[in-house]
Amino acid sequence: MKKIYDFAIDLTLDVISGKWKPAILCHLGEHKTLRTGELRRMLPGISQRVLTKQLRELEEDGVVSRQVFGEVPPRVEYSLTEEGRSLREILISMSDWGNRHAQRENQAGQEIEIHNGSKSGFEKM
Amino acid sequence: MKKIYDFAIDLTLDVISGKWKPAILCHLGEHKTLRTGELRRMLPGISQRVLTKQLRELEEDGVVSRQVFGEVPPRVEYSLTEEGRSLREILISMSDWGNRHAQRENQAGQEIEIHNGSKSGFEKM
DNA sequence: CTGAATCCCTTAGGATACTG
DNA sequence: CAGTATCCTAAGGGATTCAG
Repeated sequence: MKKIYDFAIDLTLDVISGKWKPAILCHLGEHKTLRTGELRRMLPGISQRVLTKQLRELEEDGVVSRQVFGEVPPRVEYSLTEEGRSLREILISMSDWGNRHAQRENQAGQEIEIHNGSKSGFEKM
Repeated sequence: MKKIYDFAIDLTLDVISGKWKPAILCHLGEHKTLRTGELRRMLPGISQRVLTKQLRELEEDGVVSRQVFGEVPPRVEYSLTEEGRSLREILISMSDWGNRHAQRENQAGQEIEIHNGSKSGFEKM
């Protein structure tokens, strides 16, 4: 089915929006390649179902690639595609903006807390 | 209530995610200031209710400011705050990435169409 | 170990009508 | 003109169980 957007921004947002997608992209950016279980352990609270769903969507959008090894027990590895790596700058600036914004809002009385599992993402690429 | 994020990216995403928010930010970026009705006409299909909701959230997040003129009939003007203007770079790179991504995906057989109501947003800032 | 199948619930967004 | 109040639905996530 044809997807239509009024703004290119909406397309980008579509790709990276998802409760765990930014985290997944950051982790994959830092570790090059990760198995399903490793990823799951890095995302406390995520369920198996949701994890695979988020990964499928990222794969569908061409930013993550999935490699299946025909072994027993099963072994599946995920990594960023070139397309996925090209998101780096955007994720970094979003991370920076978020940190600055949190500071300002907190000074203005808001209560925002950021754990920063990855300050700007992709450190070790 | 205290908001907690694992990644600063999620906070930024929280601020700009919303069906009409990117469009609103772009339009406000280009026109400096817009009345409710002008904005509504620039967003074909949006309902009054949703428009005010999106605007309230953007205001709540400190990226948009709302100015009420005590006139009859009512007159309300919206504009970006300094905080909102600081989103410019991010929105532009997201727009660029989206356009490039659409091209590549279309060459790969996908069907993505972008009208580009604003190619990179904020042209006239 | 990885993932599919169910079932459920919350919420963003839409349609519509009404008010100052 | 700008905004609120209701009502409704579609979809993203979550919990749990089963399967190769």
